[in-house]
Amino acid sequence: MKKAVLEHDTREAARELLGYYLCRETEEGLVTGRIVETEAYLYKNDPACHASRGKTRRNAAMFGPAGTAYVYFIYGNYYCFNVVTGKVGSGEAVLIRAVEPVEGLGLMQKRRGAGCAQKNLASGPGKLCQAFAIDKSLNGHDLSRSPLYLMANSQLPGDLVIKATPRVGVSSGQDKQLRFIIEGNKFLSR
DNA sequence: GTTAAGATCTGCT
DNA sequence: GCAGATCTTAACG
Repeated sequence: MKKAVLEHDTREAARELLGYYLCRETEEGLVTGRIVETEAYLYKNDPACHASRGKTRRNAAMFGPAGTAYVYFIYGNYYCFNVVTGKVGSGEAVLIRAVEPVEGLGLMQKRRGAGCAQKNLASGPGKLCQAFAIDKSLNGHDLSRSPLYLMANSQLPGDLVIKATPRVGVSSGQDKQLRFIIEGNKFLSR
């Protein structure tokens, strides 16, 4: 994980993280996935960002050092997983919205429900957290270490097309192109 | 102490 | 395609 990229610019980081592997170790085994969809949340001029109204108990992890996890609970049922970016205290992060399942498909299926189609295992923020068993105990975790870490992928295909679109599910700041996807990938949330 | 809203998903039509 | 579930968090009194 190149920490310098994460610290430098949140938008750059969101694009850089596409294609990275997300790895999760538990007693049950290892699951990994390739990141195919991200969203940037900025501190400045971004009302959709949790940190836009200052530091609170929930978003404290967002103000930590780049490369740590920010996990929060939403809609009574689901977790969302972010990678903190920017310098300490900047309050920016990248939301991981979807991954392409790579290893541990059986374990993901067990967590998401037997018979769950592969393309539905982690194609959304809430689904991803279920498949990877991510909960608030990982809030603030250092993502360069076990049991949850990021890994650069040196074998990306050369014809990869990265596209920016408006963000999904936010009620404000929709004019901004801060969602990044691997175009044409089958495992996007939409 | 009380209330309204939310970076979503699933099931049913 | 659309409405409901569900509960934590934060703002307000």
